[in-house]
Amino acid sequence: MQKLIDYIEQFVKLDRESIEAIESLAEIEIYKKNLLILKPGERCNKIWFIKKGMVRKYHLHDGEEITSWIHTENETCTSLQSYAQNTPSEEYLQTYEDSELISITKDNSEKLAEFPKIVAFVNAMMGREFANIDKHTKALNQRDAKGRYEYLREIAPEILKRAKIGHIASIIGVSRETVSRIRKA
Amino acid sequence: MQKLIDYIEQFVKLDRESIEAIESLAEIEIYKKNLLILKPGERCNKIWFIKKGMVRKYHLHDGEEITSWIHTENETCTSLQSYAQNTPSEEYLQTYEDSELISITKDNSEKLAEFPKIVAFVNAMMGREFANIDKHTKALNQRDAKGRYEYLREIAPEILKRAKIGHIASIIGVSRETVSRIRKA
DNA sequence: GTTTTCTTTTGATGTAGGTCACAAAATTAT
DNA sequence: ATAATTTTGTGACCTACATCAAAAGAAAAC
Repeated sequence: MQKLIDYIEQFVKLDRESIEAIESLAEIEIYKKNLLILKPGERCNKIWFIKKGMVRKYHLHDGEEITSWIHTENETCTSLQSYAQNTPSEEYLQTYEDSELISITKDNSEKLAEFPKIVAFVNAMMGREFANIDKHTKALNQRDAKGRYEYLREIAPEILKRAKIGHIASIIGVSRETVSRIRKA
Repeated sequence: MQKLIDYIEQFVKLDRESIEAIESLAEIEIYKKNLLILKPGERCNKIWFIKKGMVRKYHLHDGEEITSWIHTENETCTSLQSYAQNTPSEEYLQTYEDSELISITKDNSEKLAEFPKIVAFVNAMMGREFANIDKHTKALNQRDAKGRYEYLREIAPEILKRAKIGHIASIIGVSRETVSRIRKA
């Protein structure tokens, strides 16, 4: 649980009460790899913090899997669209390796809302997520295949090290073969 | 101001006090076309609601203007990254036609935070913005030039009617010439 | 209303990267 | 270990779209 506290403290310094509240309401979840922790149609009512492992986010388009991101240790993940809007998810969340996650349900995070520090954290985290999506979108659109690959190396080297080439290709929107050729060069 | 109230009431029903609070803190801004209302380096401390006109959002890449979106009547606009993270903006906001905007500064929106209805609105609006960005990104990445153009027609027909072809091309990430050819066909 | 400037159209040409097909390599299962 | 399966690499080919250039059209300025 300490890792989650450390993560939150990147955003705001927590007081004793806030830490205790988080510890009592967060839950630990252990999963084997390739397990679907969220499916389309389900409402996503949790935010997960990844203590160990990776979680892949993907959706289907014309029967084909499109990987939008792979989250690694010390990051949070959720289906933003489903969580923020309270609508059925359109995407899958799947463990990519054997993983240990810490989850906080939306109900519990509403209970935590009486702690101002925690509200400040959630806002800051959401703000950062927001800004990141915006940044990535722009960055990827402006680059060619090589440039996209290199951008991914800059901002998420872990993905390049640990993900399959096909998933990497999907994230940056090029074909598997092209990523293979970029690597060779 | 009524249009802003109507807009907010899409998200939450407002009580009398909330309406009065909004009316006393929101400001009306009148601009001629092509005026820069936000420049890179400035901190964006406002959310604008567009009562009349259009606002183009763009940034520079290798000296070239990349248009990321054009907002039309009855929409809000802001530099999300700058506003949410309180960092200097990396983008320009420019009126695209003579416009009437209603602005609420961040300071004032914090004053409005004592009204729970208004907090609920801000959260809902941010959630929707978030979900939209996410949706657009995915939608555009999966389509070819024609498909992207048609997607834009579905979700923002006003842009196709009123924006210059070069800006439309930039939004969907294809060349001006290609959009011209798509239109001809 | 004419000139100047900005925007769009159209044609010709080049190329980045997609698709297909199969071989090599690496994982996983038995 | 060996076999079965999944993943990655490589070559050949092709097409969607970028880029360049120049004309036509529209809007703004005088």
